[in-house]
This record gives sequence, C-alpha cells and structure tokens, in this order.
Amino acid sequence: MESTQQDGRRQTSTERRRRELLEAAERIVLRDGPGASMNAIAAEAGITKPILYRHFGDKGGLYRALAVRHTNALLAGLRAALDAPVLRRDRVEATLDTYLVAIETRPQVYRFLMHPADEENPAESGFDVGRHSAPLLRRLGEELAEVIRERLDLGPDGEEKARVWGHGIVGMMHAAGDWWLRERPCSREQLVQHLTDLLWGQLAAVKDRADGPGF
Amino acid sequence: MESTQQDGRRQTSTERRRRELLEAAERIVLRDGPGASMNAIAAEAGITKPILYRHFGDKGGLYRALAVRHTNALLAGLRAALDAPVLRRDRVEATLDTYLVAIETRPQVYRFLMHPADEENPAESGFDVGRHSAPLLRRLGEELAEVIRERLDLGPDGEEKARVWGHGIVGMMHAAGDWWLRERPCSREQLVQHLTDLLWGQLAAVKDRADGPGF
DNA sequence: TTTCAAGAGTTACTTACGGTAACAGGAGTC
DNA sequence: GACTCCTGTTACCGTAAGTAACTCTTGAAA
Repeated sequence: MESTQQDGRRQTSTERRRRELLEAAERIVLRDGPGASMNAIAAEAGITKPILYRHFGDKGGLYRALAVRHTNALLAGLRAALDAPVLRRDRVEATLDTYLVAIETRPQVYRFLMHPADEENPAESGFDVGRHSAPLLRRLGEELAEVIRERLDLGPDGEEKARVWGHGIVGMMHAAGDWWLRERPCSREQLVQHLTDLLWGQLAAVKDRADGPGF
Repeated sequence: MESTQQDGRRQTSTERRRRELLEAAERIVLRDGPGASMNAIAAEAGITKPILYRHFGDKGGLYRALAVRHTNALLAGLRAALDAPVLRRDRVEATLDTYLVAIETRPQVYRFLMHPADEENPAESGFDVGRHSAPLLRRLGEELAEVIRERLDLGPDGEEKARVWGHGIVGMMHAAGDWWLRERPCSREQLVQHLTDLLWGQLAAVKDRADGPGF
C-alpha cells in the first residue's frame, strides 16, 4: 500500500515536472517561433538540455507533446459545435465559426500548430523548421468524416464519400482560414457565410457573367 | 556592341550553370528528401558549397528556385484546364483531375513542394525541415479566385466571395489530394466525382440517416 | 603582349544546434 | 548502511549552414 502510494506520488511528481517543462517550452516557442532551440527552452525552464531529452526523447517528442495539448483543446470545441442539436446548416456555420474563433484568438498557437514556414525573421535557421499541420489536419478530417458518415445517408459508396468530404471540408476551412487570418479581407461572419454558401451549392447555382465567355 | 554581346554571352553562361546546379539539386532532393544537405547537392554537381551560396544566396534561395520551377509547371496545366471551353461542371472536374494527375505521377516532387514533415527516416535532422506549401497554395488560391471572379456573377460582394471560394476550393483540393495520395482509398475518378458532388451542393441536398438523430 | 576584371573553383574555418556520455548529489526504500 | 531512482550538471561529438581568403582560368582591352 505504502509503496503504491509512493509510486503514485513519484508519478505525479514527474508528471508535474513534465507539465512545467512543457509550459516553459510553450513560452519560448511562442516567443521564438518553431525554430526555438532546446538550449533556449532549457534555459527558460531553469535547467539544461539533457533533462529535456530525458523527458521527451528528442525535439520531435517535445513538439509533439505541445501539439497534442492544443490539438485536443481545439478538437473538443469542434466536437461540441458539430454535435449541437440544430439544423444542418446552422451546425456547419457553428463549426466553421468555432474553428475561426480559435485561430483568431490565438494566432501564435495556430501558427505553431499549422504553419511550417515564413515564421519570424527569414534569416533564421537558414530556411525553416517546425511543422505538424499534417497530423492535426488528418485527425480533423477523420473526425468530420465520422460525423458525416453517421449523420447523412450517402447511398452505396457513402463510406468513401464521407471520408473524401471530411478531408475536403477540413482542407477548405484550413486554407480559407489561413488566408483570412493573414489578409483579414472581411469579417469572420462574412467569411463563414461565404464558405457555407460554397458548401451549399452556390457554385453550381450561380449565373455566368453577362459579359464573360460563359460556358 | 561587342561588349553588349559579351555581357549577353556571359549572362547565358551563368544562367546555364545555374540551371545545371538546379538540376543536380533536384536529383539530390528527390533522393534525400527536403533534408538534403548543401554539401550533398554540391557534390552531386561536382563542385563545393560556396558556389551554391554564390548562386542562390542561402539554402532557402535554392529551394525557392526549385519550387518556383515546379509551381510554374503545375500552374500552367491548371490554367489550361480552367480555361477549357466546356460546361462549368466539366471544367471543375477537369481541373481537379489535372491537379490529381500531377501529384499522382510525381509524388516525390509533390512531397517536396507541399509537405514539410514526416519525410524519410524520422531520426534525421532531429525533427523536420523544408516546406513551401504556403506560397504555392496561396498562388493557386489567387489564380482560382480570379477565374471565378471573371466568370461568375456573384452579386454585390462578389469580389470578396470569389477570393474566399478560390482559397477554399484550393484547400479542399489540396487536403483531399494529400489524404488520397497517402491512403489511396479509391480511384482518382471516384475522388473527383465525390469532390465535385460536394462542390455541387450535395452536402445540402442529401437526406439525414433514418436511424440517426437527424437534425 | 602584358594587364586587368570577373567568374569558377578551392580549402579551411566559425558558429550553432541536436544529441549523448559520464559523473554528482539527494531522497526515499530494503 | 547499501541500493536505487530521479534530478541535475559539465563536457563532449557529429553535422550542417554559412563565410573568408585564396587560386586558377579566361577573355577582353591597353
């Protein structure tokens, strides 16, 4: 009994330490971008490199641990919007908006999670670094595919179609959000409306221009 | 006159050399992935590092030059499909298919252009490197937005909507293509059909499942 | 013909970063 | 008291980006 409790205490102790290290890492990554060095992170935590390596294996491990944290938070929010008991179109709008609010309110975290390149000063580290967008986007795509599959009646090849749509819609949301966050050409509400219009078939329904070639 | 000709000859000479270096770089990048070292590239070209730096400034410059090459080739193909004098739906299908054929036939080039991480052996270079997807995707999005704007009558805020749709559709194509290329869950034709169905408003039109909650 | 300018090329170096021994306390446990 | 485990250190290795300083060749111009 006592030994079990002891093990428990030790476990929580190392886990707490790990959390502290992750928080230090996060501060530095938010300050220096994904190119932050292990030395810098260790210094911020008040220790030296080898401890980081003992906790996270390698730099990828540390970054993965950081990414998992934020990814889980984002996914929880999206799941809630996706499961809301409202009309389909409202649900789509709510989900898009949830995602956009997330990237709008914490752009640094977003850049870390999604954006590989063009960080900070281009003279740094030669070219670029960091990047984990692919895993996150794939997770999002699979989640959405599952929701689509279990909600919609897509006929014989519905399984396949649901997955294509899931990844496609996530990609649309991601690319549009990335561009919007960079250029801010319109309000969030307008962006959501435009995207929902697109998903609601307006591309097929809208007329050709009078003056264009118009096929 | 003679001096002008001289300058011309010198210019073409250095440009030819630059092209040769880029071709060597391409061979190595295709062999070693985006983590290819400048030393390896120089060796492949039969020279040493400083020459590469004189030609391209830094590693980013070299990679950018490589990316521009392929990006231009891809864009030319897409523009042709986008401008074909056929019905709108056929044009959309042709454009999607053109993109998918490109990434299917030269996946290594695609990975280099788009994909930052998960290359090769994960133990290399600590974490990951390379990446320029953002510039390419942004260019594609802007191109598509222009086509949409000049072809379709989108009403008062059509300018804005065209840009949102351009980036959104490109993102959809990219994400779906990336996932498809990795998992190959269906034929290219089926993928094109599913994506076109999505863009044609099937998400709005399709019925709820009989057994689901069905909002 | 000599001279000059410029490009191609080299060796050898610096700097920085990821990652790894090897070692030194300190706190609980048998 | 010896054992073990965790935390922490210093000092190092390998590799890769990027630079400085020098040489060689070539082609034009005086």
